[in-house]
Amino acid sequence: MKQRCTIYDIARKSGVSTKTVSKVINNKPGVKESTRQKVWEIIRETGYYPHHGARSLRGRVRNCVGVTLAPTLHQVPLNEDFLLWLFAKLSEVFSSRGAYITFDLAPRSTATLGNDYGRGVWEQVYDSCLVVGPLPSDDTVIKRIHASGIPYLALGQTAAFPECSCASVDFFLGALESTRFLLNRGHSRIALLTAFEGYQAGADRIRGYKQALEESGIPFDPELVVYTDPTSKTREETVTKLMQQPGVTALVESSVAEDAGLLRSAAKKSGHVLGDSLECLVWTYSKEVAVLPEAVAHMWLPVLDCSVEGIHQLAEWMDGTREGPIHVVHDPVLSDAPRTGSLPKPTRVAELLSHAVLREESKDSKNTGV
Amino acid sequence: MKQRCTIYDIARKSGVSTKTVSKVINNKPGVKESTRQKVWEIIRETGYYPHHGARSLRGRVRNCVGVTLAPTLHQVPLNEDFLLWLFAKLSEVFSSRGAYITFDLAPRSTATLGNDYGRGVWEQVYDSCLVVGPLPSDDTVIKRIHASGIPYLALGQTAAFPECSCASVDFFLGALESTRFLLNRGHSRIALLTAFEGYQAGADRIRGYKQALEESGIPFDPELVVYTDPTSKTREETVTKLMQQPGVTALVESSVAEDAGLLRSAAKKSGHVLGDSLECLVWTYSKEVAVLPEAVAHMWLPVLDCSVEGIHQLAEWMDGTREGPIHVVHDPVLSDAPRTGSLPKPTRVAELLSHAVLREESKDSKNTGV
DNA sequence: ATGAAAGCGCTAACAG
DNA sequence: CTGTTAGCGCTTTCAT
Repeated sequence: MKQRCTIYDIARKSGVSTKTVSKVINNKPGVKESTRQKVWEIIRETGYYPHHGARSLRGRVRNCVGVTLAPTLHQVPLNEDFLLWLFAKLSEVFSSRGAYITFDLAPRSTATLGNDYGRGVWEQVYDSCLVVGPLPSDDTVIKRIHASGIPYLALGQTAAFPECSCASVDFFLGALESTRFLLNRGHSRIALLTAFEGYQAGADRIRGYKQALEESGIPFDPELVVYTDPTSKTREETVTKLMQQPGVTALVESSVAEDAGLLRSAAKKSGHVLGDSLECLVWTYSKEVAVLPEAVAHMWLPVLDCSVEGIHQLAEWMDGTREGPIHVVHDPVLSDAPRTGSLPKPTRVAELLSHAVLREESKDSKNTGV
Repeated sequence: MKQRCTIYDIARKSGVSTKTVSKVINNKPGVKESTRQKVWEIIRETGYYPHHGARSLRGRVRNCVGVTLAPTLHQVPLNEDFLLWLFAKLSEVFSSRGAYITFDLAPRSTATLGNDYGRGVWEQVYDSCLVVGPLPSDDTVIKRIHASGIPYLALGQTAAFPECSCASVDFFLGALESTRFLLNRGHSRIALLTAFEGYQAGADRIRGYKQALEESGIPFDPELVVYTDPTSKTREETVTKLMQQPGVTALVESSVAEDAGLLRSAAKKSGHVLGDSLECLVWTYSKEVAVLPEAVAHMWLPVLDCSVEGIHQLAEWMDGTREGPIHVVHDPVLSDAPRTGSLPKPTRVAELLSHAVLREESKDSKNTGV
């Protein structure tokens, strides 16, 4: 392993000082053009590269975005299409400006030995940070990231900490409107199938559901609310049980599992007919798409739109073009006219990439199913 | 933004020297147990984290794997399933030991301003590196990475540099055996549909094809070899044209596009009947699966197996459990009994993680409505 | 078992 | 416009 070439070597070979070399590397003014050229030439010849760690030690460098997961992949599995989409999007926005993208998927704190998704911020591995996944209800890390002053964005709402920089759909409103819709259709025993137990995104749904009931003077029955993990093996059983609750005539499927087959199967087992003895309102990540055509309505969560907008703003915050924190909160959209059509098939990453690039004008994202 | 807490603060508060704190952090011997405990306590209280850059400046830290692409995503698009799979695998192997995974997807060299996928190695951003994608035929970067001495692995063969640490399928052998197989069936005008123009993986295929012809004393006809990009819009046209070459009775589909529909459509347009006037041998990434049931044989490229083996060895190399370089080269497997069955559908990332085996489900999308 | 001091490669003040 | 110098936070000799 050959000896590393440093800024001193470049300075010596160029016959200038290290400061001048530094200026050249960082494209800063105050260097004669001829000097600049000569230094670049030496750099090219030598194959010199500035040491990333040394740079980060002095000033803050702006070429590394961290991506960290509030829950671990095992706790709240990311939808694979979303992961691909995110990957393509990050690549488009950040890689194209030469930034490294660092994933911290199973962060383990040195100090606490627990799950500390802020690790990369404390260690100053990255100078900008994207927090993916729902935040735990009792989260404290995000506040410390906020306090650190680095550009960051949480993809998920943080009701507990409103100053937080986030891009998210308003799940509270989603549940509120979903429940109201079914109440207006005359239902009073409405089941709620939800997800993200222990996370704010889960709690928000229940708050919305409860508020809608309260408005109608209907008492809350905890038996009608059930959490379910998308990867759970006992999922069908759980849904069946929920549908079997006495007197239930409607269901809000807010777990966003987008699994029509399972709903049908559970309905059958629980003695219901979808759209008849049991009216469903199904949440979906895709626009204008019927996850379950028998459903009386669909609630579209524009998660991708929020994420895109947030990610672009994060990039601008990094660039200094804009100040933080970021607040992108979109309302979910209720469509009560059942539509036909299947979920969009994810396209190849390259297509996502070129599509995203070509898409500057039309914001329509038909190739990016969540 | 509050002032950063440094090792000095910890030393002062603990009433010890910085060296002692350093030893504690790095779990090195030479510290009294009671001292160790006290220092840990202060660290926990303070929320201290060692600065990543500062550490990398002195000794080499071993907690960051780089993933870099030899071609850019635009040049040679990664199969999305492979990307997901890789992500899950890296997460399983590296994240689980607390490592950061840094992607450099569009590396731009400071010095050359060209595509320099070794950037992260020169800048010492990561201390171990996975090079994904076929290497350009005229690649020089991999040799410099090799010379740098860091643990690395190229997922792809490097005929031009045999010492290179790599995990790959032998594409030369694949093409050789594929062509031999069709020659043995009496064909003499065999078309080759290939991919990765300008990359070693592409050149290897042609070498194998040529050698098989040579063995049979059949002259090479350049008109019978065509490169095609999986995302190309004119792909079908290209394939049709190839099939229309006069006298062609067989085709080796080694582009691994796994697109049966396109082959059928092109055959129709070119006036062929697959399996009759035109015998196909189709390359596939999946085992025991018929991409095209009409094909006379399939050639399975055990890319995933190689990658897994290589990645595990890379992890061991990082740990110091094993020395580099890594050499994992598997032979492709010819199966001439056409099988039924559709392409496997990728499962959710979380499942990939827990099972570490990904392909099980059938292609039928159970999520589609209607 | 611990402390003092040097220095990793770089950037930012401060001079010239 | 350019050079000198002093650290950034850490690890590592070399003393003690």
